[in-house]
Amino acid sequence: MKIDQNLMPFDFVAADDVRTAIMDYDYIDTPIGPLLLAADEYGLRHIDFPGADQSERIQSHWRRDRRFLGAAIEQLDAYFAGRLHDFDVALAARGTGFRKTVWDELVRIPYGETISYGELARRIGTPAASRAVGGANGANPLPVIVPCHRVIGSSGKLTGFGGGLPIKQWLLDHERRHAPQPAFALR
Amino acid sequence: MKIDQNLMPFDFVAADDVRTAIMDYDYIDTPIGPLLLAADEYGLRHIDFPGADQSERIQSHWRRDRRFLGAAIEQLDAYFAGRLHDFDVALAARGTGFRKTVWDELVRIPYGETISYGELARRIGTPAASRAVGGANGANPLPVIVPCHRVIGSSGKLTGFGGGLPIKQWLLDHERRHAPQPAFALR
DNA sequence: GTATCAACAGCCGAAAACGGCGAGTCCAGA
DNA sequence: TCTGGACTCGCCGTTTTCGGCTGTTGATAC
Repeated sequence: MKIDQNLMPFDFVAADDVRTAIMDYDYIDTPIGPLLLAADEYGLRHIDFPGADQSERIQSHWRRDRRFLGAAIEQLDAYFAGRLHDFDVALAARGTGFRKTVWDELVRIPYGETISYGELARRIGTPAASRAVGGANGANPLPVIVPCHRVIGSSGKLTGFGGGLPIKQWLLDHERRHAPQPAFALR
Repeated sequence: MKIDQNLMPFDFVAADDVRTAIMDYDYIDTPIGPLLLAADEYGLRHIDFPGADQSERIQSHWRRDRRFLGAAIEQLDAYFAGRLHDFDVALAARGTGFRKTVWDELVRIPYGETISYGELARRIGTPAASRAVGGANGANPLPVIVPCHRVIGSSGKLTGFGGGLPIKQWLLDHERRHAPQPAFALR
């Protein structure tokens, strides 16, 4: 699974002004509450927690349809059932170069494992940018599938999550429960 | 009775974030008031004075059960009845290396005897660390069983105790009353 | 427009503050 | 003379605080 680097040109257009030909969106129910998914022909664009984020980011020209959402919905269902560990969906996240580098590194963290913000900063070659990594994580438009929840403080404390810390905790517990081999190495 | 050194790895996890599979807790009544005990499969983790410490440290995932507490409760009852002098319970106290060294030395002080903070510092090989020993005593998670109450100021004055000085005085009086041979050597 | 600034889902090292001490001093009361 | 209380200072492990390093965004001031 790789973030499509061809989307770079989109970076030079303010997010609210982007007009793709067609954008599908719909809601799905999950154990952590409803999720709002949005995708176009290039791939998945948004995953939101409608409950937490009071401002519905649905734009007027989007259409409520699942044509571009099939694979994502199927795999998310399997993920929440504990059957699927690695997603294989076209991702079309919009963001700056640095953020894409961070998100690209996020999807390399194996299911059920966690690393620190500083460790991720080191992996992408900017060891002092742990704080910027936190910012990039906060801007992750595709939570759950791009697993920003697998990044925690170096002290082991969960330090933040768009959908709220309880959901981050739930996801980590869920992955620990269904991990191929229990990650007892840390305990 | 030895403090389990294998627990060292736990030191690198913030105490509040540690999640063991199962933690039992329950209260017992004693002449010095109720005690809160907590233990898991590794041994005793906490003994608290719920009255003095207004913040109940019970965590949500603990269960009120006595499965892991049997030996501790039995022996504490015998101790407070004056019948038991030496505990034989699995201890699983979490702390830094220095603190564990101190606690390990505490359990070597015989029933009914007292030493000074400086003397304990000398016994563990850091003669100038009497003050740090006081700190380690204050952080003792297993009072009564790990007998921090047997350490007093070099002047003979009781200088501090988590549950309050009157309880420290009570424990020392109690032990003097039931000591095998009255420790008149000190008087 | 452009510049500047603050605010963030962090981390690391250094420095300071903080105790369940103890030895030494000084001084008032027996 | 002795004893005990109040004070100072140095000691040590632990905890807290603080500054600086990042990329990005949104607010603010010209």
